[in-house]
Amino acid sequence: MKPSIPQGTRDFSAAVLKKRNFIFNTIRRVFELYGFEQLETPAMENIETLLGKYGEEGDKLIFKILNNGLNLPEKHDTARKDFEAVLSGKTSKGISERALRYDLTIPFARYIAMNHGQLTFPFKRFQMQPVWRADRPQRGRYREFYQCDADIAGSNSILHEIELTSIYATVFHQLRVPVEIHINNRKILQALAQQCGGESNMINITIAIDKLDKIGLDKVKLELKERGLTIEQVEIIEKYISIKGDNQSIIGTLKKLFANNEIGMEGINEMVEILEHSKSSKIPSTVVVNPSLARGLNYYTGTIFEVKATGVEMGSIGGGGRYDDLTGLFGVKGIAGVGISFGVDRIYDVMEELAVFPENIQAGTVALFFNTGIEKTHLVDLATSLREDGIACEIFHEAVKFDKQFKYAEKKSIPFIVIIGEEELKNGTANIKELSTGVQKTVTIQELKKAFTP
RNA sequence: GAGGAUGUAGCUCAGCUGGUUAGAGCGUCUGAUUGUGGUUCAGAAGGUCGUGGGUUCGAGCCCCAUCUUCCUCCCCA
Repeated sequence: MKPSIPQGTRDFSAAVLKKRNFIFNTIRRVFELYGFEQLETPAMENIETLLGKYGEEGDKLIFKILNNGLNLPEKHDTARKDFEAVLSGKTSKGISERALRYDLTIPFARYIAMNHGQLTFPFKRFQMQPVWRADRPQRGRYREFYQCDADIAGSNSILHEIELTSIYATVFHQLRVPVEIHINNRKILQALAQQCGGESNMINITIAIDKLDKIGLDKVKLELKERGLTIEQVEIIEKYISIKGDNQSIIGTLKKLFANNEIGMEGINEMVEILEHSKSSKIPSTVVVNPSLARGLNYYTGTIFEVKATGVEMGSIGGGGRYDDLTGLFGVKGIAGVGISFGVDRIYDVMEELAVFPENIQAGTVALFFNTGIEKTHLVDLATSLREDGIACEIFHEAVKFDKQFKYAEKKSIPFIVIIGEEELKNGTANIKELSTGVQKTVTIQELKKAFTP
């Protein structure tokens, strides 16, 4: 058998992990600075927790786990019946009662719904775990990938939107990735739907206009017509998504369009507040008001976010928004939430393309002790003593010619090598050579540590 | 889920209308060089041509199926 891994999954080598961890650590540090606490949930959820939460297409993309024990003779009859249901496109608990998590927001909502009695609100949690989607893999699209989410549950305050915007700005500033943070507000889209035949058209409208950037105005109009909107309604939407200009002029136009619509004005005012704070913030950021931003997930009810890297062809590298009643799906009413998500795998690809990973994160072993054939104890003791001071070092495993030992150090990008032979042992000295410069110096064993602690 | 491209040595790729024993560069290993690497030189190892069928006297090349990776649609991080 030829070893392989499932389509759309990857192994991560040490070099890749160092860079990935740099991203994870940056995000984690910022989350913690804003008071978020970490949560982990199981890779699998009960299937009914996930089904029906991600729109019409979403259910198809959920990885289902086959139940165990279907082969038991006493279960054959029900298993056959259940499988018939699967063949006709339904899901059946008799065949599958668990599935891999599709995102981190729904498991979070499930957690809140289960534990709301014990939690202190507003509850701020962050979560960094893999999610799985049965999508067709492409560049920047995997079947297993990590999300890093920060959400606040149990508060309607716009303060959270302001802080989440600032988290996005801080993280991408620290990662040196230039981004645009696109914002919009579902309340404005709701108002738009009210003017176009009622809120029952909301989903049709959001799905279509969300594609504006990708397929262009004409195709969006076509799709709207196909989704059953009248020509008059499509005209209203065209007017809406054609709004152009800087943030201020867009806001101005929106205010005129929805002057008589209470919910619309509410959404606009929320956006204005977020914009004002980001403008006055010390953290540099580019926040863009984008009326055609809609996001496919239909549980959003207020502010919506999407982050795009500038200068790189890549889908969104982050997204999120406010949902007034997420836990309502799990029978707990009245808990509002708002959150954002970072797509680590895409951020990685973007950073690789922009070559913005810092040099020093590659650092591993600092010093390699050459094996000159002297009694091992001397080297083991020395290495232990260096490690006590936090200096990563290795001892070459066999006394072979230096050529090999040098090449090992080079391959692993170890900056220093230490040579202690019989002669040095007698004198209590060590030769330290810096490989990048070729400079070699002799120090006493006692001074060895200092050479690696600048 | 629909459509399209791709796969040859560890890596990047050649390989003619189907014709003897499948090539190069880089890397690896050995030696020049048994305590001083990166350069140079000499030599060697390394391939069920993604996998499984088929057509043919003969297949890396043609046909079918399947898997991988990539692209478009859909959707998204």
